[in-house]
Amino acid sequence: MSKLPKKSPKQPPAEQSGSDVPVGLNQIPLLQILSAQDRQKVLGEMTETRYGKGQYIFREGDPTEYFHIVKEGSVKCVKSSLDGKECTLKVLMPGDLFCCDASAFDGASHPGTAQPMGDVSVLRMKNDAYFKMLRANPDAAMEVIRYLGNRLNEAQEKAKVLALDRADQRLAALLVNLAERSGIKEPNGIRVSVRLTRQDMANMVGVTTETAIRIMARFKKDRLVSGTAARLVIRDLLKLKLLAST
Amino acid sequence: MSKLPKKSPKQPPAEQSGSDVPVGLNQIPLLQILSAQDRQKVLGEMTETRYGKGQYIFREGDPTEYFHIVKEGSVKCVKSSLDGKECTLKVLMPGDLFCCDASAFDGASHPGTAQPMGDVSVLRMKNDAYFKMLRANPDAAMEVIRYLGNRLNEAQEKAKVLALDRADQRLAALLVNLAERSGIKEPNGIRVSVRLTRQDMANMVGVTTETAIRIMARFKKDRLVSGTAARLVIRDLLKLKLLAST
DNA sequence: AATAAAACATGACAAATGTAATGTTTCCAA
DNA sequence: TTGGAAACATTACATTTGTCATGTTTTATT
Repeated sequence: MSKLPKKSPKQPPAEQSGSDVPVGLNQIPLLQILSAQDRQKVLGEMTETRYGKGQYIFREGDPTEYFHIVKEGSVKCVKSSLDGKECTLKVLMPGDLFCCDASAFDGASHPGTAQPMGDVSVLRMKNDAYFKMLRANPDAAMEVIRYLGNRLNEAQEKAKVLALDRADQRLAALLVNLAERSGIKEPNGIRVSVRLTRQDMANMVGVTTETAIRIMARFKKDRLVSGTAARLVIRDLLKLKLLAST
Repeated sequence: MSKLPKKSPKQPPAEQSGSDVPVGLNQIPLLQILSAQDRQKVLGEMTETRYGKGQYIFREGDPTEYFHIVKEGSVKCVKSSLDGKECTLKVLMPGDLFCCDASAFDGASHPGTAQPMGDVSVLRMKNDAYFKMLRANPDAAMEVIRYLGNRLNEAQEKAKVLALDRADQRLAALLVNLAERSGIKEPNGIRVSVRLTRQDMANMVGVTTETAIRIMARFKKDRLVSGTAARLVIRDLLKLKLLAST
């Protein structure tokens, strides 16, 4: 969910820092791999930050100083073209790493913007501490290699879909993906737990908002989906899958 | 060049295996990083193979057993959709690594096809030897992380371009890229040293062959390029750059 | 509850790109 | 050198998607 557990209007200081293990950290494979001792050390070097609507974690072009991990909530990676059009490359979920990549080397700058979708909590760590940790832990380095490899395959698959498929197929593929990655079973379908407007979807599949709206209207008519934004439900995953690959 | 140095019709056994260092190996960053000793060991575990027109290095869906490095020539990475359309994701050049990624883990299969563009020479090494090498050499592991990170950024940039730009802009961007990555200065422009048909270009930017032909015809009329396939020349890099980002 | 802002929706029209059919040129191998 | 394949080319037309304009509904905020 993009909403964190209810709490009084002003947020209390971030949880953690008690003597017991902070909630949520066991969803982070990279940390699980480390020995208890190394993990403690790494956690000591990491800072937790919360972000809300309208904020940025970093922006395209900013210098890259930190390595990041999503702890709670969802984060979107966005790139924009000179004429203001935007495209969302990836929705990061808890456990996802970002800036674990080349943009973190030799004083480069961020190739895209990272912004929270709803309230999120992010762990971060200085680049040099991160590299030091990787050099000292072959297992962690291998995990990062595997993770980056997966991201690369994913990105290439995305490029393929953008290059070869029609707008409705791309949108169907997106919905299938969301259902599988963040879906919650409900009596009448699978609810997507990330708040996603038609505009968001449009940015994710490279079409205009109007086109996304029209296609979603068709999907709704055909009883493949229902609801909007905060309450989007996938009603016929199979048919969507079929459509995505037709 | 995609043509290797002239030789008699039947190819003689691959060069190397003399006592002196094989030609071309100093173009491979990953090997340069290793100590002379480790490099020798790694080279001992690698096999050199040559491929020619019409062959495949591996195909989409094949099990991944080897890690690869391009030594000479160019290799293209291709994915295809169910209905036979193809898209070329990346042209690998000497020094480029492939299957250094997630597809190499836990008995996965290749997410795409690798095929030679003209004659190429490829080094390869069993996956487990590769992983062992990475674990033993933090510098090599860091180099692979940096390399994968670059590939990831590149792939995301490609997705962005596919999502937001028009066909002519994408084609212009491709030509600029080729000129910069494999261009050879000539009196009247920059010759692209990889043989590239209109069909190849179409596959790289996600359009039909006819569209690629039409756009290239326009570019030719406007004196931005000249020639075809084996003799493609970029005549006005600046204007192409401008077009790509307009 | 009132109000403003964001999201959703729809229609008319324009532009970009694909499809199909067909012909010419270039390249390569017998 | 020559015949056949691949590459290049062009036309007419169909389809997809974008653009613009406008209006309604939903959501969030005071």
